Amino acid sequence: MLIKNDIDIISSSDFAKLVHVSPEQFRKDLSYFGEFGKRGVGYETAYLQSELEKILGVDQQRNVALIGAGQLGGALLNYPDFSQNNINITTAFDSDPGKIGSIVNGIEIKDIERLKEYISKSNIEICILCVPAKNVQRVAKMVVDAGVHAILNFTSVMLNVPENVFVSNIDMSSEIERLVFFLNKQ
Amino acid sequence: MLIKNDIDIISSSDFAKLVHVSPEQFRKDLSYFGEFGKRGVGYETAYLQSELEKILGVDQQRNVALIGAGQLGGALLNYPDFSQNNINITTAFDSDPGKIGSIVNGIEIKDIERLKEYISKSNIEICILCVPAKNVQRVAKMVVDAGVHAILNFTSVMLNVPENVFVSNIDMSSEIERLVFFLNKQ
DNA sequence: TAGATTGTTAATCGATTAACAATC
DNA sequence: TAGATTGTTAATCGATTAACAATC
Repeated sequence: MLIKNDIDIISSSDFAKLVHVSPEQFRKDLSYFGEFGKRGVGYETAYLQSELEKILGVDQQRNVALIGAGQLGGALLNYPDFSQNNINITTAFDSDPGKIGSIVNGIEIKDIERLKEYISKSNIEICILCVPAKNVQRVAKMVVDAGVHAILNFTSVMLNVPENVFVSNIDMSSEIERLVFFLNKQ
Repeated sequence: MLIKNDIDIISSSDFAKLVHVSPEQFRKDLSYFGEFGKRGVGYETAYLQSELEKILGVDQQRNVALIGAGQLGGALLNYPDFSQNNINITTAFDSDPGKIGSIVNGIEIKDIERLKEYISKSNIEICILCVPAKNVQRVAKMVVDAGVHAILNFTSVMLNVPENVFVSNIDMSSEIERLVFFLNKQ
């Protein structure tokens, strides 16, 4: 965003304000990975961006599979933010025979029973789980068995996976309930 | 889930295992709100649920407005998890004249310019922002001006709002990038 | 050189965990 | 009564912040 607005240099203090953290936090976090600023000057935005991309490993395209091609899953297949961030949903799976074979947002829905086969041949590292809560643990196991080590879980169920498998949870209902709690407290 | 499985009593230790926290954490968190267990016995699941619902304030239906009826927004209008959790999306807004007036998942899309009018007459407390990042700060201001104090923000932009307005952020791309980072580190 | 701002050490703060008395 | 488990105090741990020397 800064680069787009032709801001070449920014201080930790100005940057921190934009992302709602303290300047110390911003500098300390960076310090775990190296030195990216110039004392007395600030941070060169283009350089900082490219270094951060390297740290995160988001400088290369990543192939992702979607499991569960319901309404939410279908929307994610076409989510512009993903494509803008080197996130490429290349395959989608479902267990519903009515969905298998159909095309959603340009992607053919495949049979989840053939997960392992597709995962191994298509260099997929990450799976997004948009399946009903009651199926998610079973699906997580299938995904792990297929050799995937990173899962984005959209259910409120905490997954049991081996400890070398990373899970990010997005629980949209909980986020709303968090807001309800704060509204209520006031 | 426990109630559905006819588990009437559960210890902090068993409960904690299910939600992937320590038993001490579970007990300490509850202790901020009161005493909900029986020493030597454990927690009665039905009682615990009803008490937790009271604490969170999720025991009553909440009206929510969706702003931005794109693909993701459209999917949220029909998200079963919301309806199962007393979360009721009653109105949806967009600024696109092509969308205004159309029906998405049974809900008529209204003109965002008429936000204030609808919010005030329909007891809406929470807004979900599914608009493009470049518009989100402006939309957040409109929402706040309409008297809403709770926002669920689906963009990666940190919103500037008065401090009596609560914001929850869901940044799906960041969650994937988090996974990429951990994969990369290994 | 003077002013600004980083990177980092040390101090503080808050959150998690250990331990145990209370009690079912 | 003995065993189990809570609720809570005290100890520990880790994260945030303050402060400042290094340096642009």
